[in-house]
Amino acid sequence: MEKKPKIDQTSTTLLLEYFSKMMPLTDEEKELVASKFQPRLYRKRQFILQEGDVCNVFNFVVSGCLRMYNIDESGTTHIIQFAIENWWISDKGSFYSQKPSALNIEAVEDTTVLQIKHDDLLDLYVKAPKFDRIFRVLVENSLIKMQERLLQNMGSDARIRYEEFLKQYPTLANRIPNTHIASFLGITPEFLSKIRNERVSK
Amino acid sequence: MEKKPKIDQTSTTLLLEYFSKMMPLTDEEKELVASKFQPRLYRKRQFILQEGDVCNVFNFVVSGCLRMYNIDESGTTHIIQFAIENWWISDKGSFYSQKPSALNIEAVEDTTVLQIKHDDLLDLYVKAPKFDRIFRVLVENSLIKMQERLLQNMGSDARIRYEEFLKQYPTLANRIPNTHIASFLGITPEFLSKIRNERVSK
DNA sequence: CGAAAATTTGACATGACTCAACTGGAGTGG
DNA sequence: CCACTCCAGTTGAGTCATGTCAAATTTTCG
Repeated sequence: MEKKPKIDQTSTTLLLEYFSKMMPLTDEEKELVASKFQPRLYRKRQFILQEGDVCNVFNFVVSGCLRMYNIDESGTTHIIQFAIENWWISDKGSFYSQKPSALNIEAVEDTTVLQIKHDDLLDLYVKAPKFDRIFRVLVENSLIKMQERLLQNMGSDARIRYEEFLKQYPTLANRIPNTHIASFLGITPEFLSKIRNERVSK
Repeated sequence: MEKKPKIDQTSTTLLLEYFSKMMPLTDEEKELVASKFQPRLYRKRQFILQEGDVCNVFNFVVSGCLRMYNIDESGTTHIIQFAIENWWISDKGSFYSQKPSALNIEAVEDTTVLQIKHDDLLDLYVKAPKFDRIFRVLVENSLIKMQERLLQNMGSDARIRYEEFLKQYPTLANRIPNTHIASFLGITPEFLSKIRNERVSK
């Protein structure tokens, strides 16, 4: 019999702090946030979103780790993004168009998220336009990161990309299987293994 | 003696239409936009932004074509984005942090842009919060495209990427040198030439 | 403990790069 | 308007980074 996972009902505090750092919130805004975001726990290997489904929620990771990926025609998995504590993850394309997603979001560890539904987010934007600004800034930052990633991928060979990954996500490397790192870097697990091997002997 | 380039003073109309399609504007907002965006013409090969400078303006392309790229340690050029009519281009990282950029933005053809300065954009956000929303949506769309691009780059080989490029930018392919297409696709011009050769004979 | 998942290793295949040489067209100055 | 340069594109030979496949080994976790 499985244990029923306990969800920390105070997790909203983390999100409120997160928002407040970006821009002070009034009490009403805080209540609005608290009322619209729902905590939810996913077990390792559980899916938050599956290919073919519409992405109905925005996820804010309270604890744990998620990966968002697609599977190409030849069956290879490509990880677009990891999300750990204090990161956002969702397929924005599917979310805003409300069309089926080509992406999967899956728990790499047991993970607690705060979720807001599509309609609730739109409503939040209307009731508190401040969130237009907050989310504008969030998305800008994601875009900047994504651009850097694209350049890394085009400009450096696999060894360097791996080194960069270790620098940028020092904590992650020990928490997740190398297979995932490989499919984030855009190489095969076998090749990553060979790279790691070289490193050790040096 | 060079001809003095003429700038279409009515180009703002295009931008106002563009905004209005996303979200209706009041007359005051329209005036605000008209007062803050300045038209400017760049000649082919002229730089809008150079590596090492701070990106001080947001650019909206009225006509022509720009490319944004970086040059990696080994001297190879990587094009992040083209911008043609009705597209936005700027190094958001540098723009918002006001730190020197690692990117270049250069005119591929004679190009007219509408520019808004950093402080003016912040002021616009304050005076008309509607633009927080408009730019949130714009950036979301850029992010979605950038994600697709990353996946393309990781998932498909050069031939397929080239076919996709032709589908996605049918007009561009005839307007710009193949060298640029190659450095957008992340391959060498020589290899692109070989791919194109194969296509013809089929 | 046992099954499933992750990692490693090696032989071989291949997509894409490098370099160098050549061609043709476009722009520029005399 | 010609001559010249420069830039873009092509071609080929050789090389290198990374992929494929299959098998053996190790780790993880129920």
